[in-house]
Amino acid sequence: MGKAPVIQRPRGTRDLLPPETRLWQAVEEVAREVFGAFGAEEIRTPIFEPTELFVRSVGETTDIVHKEMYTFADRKGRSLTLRPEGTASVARAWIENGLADRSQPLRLYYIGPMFRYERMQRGRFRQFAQIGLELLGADGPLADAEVLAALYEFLGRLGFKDLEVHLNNLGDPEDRPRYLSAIRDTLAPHRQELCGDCQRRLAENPLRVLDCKVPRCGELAAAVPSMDSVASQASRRHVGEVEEQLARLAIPFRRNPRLVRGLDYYLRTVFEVVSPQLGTGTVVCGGGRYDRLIADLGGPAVPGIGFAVGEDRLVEILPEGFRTSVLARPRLYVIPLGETAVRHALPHARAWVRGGVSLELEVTGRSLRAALKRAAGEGFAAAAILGEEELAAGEVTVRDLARGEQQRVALAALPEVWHRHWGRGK
RNA sequence: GUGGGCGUAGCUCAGCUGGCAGAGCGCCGGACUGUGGCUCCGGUGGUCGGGGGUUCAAAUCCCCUCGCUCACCCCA
Repeated sequence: MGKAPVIQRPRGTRDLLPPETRLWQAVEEVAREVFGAFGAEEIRTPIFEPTELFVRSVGETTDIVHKEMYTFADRKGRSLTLRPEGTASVARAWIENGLADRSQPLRLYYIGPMFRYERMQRGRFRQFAQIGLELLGADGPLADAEVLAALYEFLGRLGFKDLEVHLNNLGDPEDRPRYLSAIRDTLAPHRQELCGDCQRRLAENPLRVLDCKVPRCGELAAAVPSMDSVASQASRRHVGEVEEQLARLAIPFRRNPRLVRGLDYYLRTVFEVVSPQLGTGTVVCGGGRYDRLIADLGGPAVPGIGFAVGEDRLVEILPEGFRTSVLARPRLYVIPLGETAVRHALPHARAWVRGGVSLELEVTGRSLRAALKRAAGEGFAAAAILGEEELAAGEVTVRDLARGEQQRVALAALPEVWHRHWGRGK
């Protein structure tokens, strides 16, 4: 290290390095495929928005807006904020671009970084990526079920088996005051027994008492009537039908009456996906219905439902099968020996690449011994040895690095041989 | 925002009753002029997170600071 101090990345951010980036690419590829097959198309919105957007959509009293936003003034003094989540931007874009005038409904997905100023922790970062799916313009339970089916399909394609889907009915906005007072009425007599935070929450945001992790608070909260029992008939029927649809699809889920989400715009159906591998309360995916959001932002009354998957967390708990299928993708190491071979190696290599071979060319001029050592160490499936001898015969030696067997094949036949031995599905 | 743990080589760490900065792994090369994974040998690599103090002498003791990490909180 010299005199100059080493510049470090900002806290809560990270450098994703190969080969892990391959996992990210693969996960995103599956998302595009699955969501695309559900009729969704990608939307890309700005990474920063007017601060006002998040204050009005996510909610002024939420922790996100309260203390977790990256807010700054631009050169003209306008208050901007790095997006802490994606749905608000989708709603804004919907209004701004007049998407209500397109044929309804519209299914949109997005993939990209979000920002929240929080203390770092396992699976929690200040810059993190979300993969989100939204279905706008349909208010029935079938839409909810379809979105959940897309989510389930996505997670299934990644090989997940032990994830739990939790679901709840948050009722309609009109039910909210009635429910909040029910919580207060039930818990007020036991105020002293609640933890400090919950005593505060009881006054400011009673819903949050319900998912407190302090054991005693949980016991007391158990006495609170479920939201569902106070909720409107319509919302109960709605969520009930969603559950029926899920059951019909054999999608396992659990009704969790204490599931509350941290964003104010949700109503009726809300859900989370949690993994036993992550700490309690660390969700892999969260979502719900937000029929009033767009209207509240000054747009038309367009209902919507969607979810966001935490990509960082997803990659962290990626099933072994999917992980290895991505990381073990076979590659060929091309080793030219001698001046003539070095001169002719590149054209051959390019031709093989055009033939669909995934390869890397030895460009440092190491000895054959050293080159093979590297190829084996880096997990290459095979080595193509291109020496004077082979070249003179119009051939190349293909060595299977796992078996230790090799054969000479015609230069032009290499792609065909490659695909036969190491093609997909082998 | 609250509370704990930890900073020594690219990685995992040892060294901590102050006394020349080490090991294993990795990486590069050689033994083996065109055949890897084993073995052996060699090489590469650190102002011990940074600053200050005590001392003849500090990775080690003291103070400050920066960073990482885990839990709470909250969420993806």
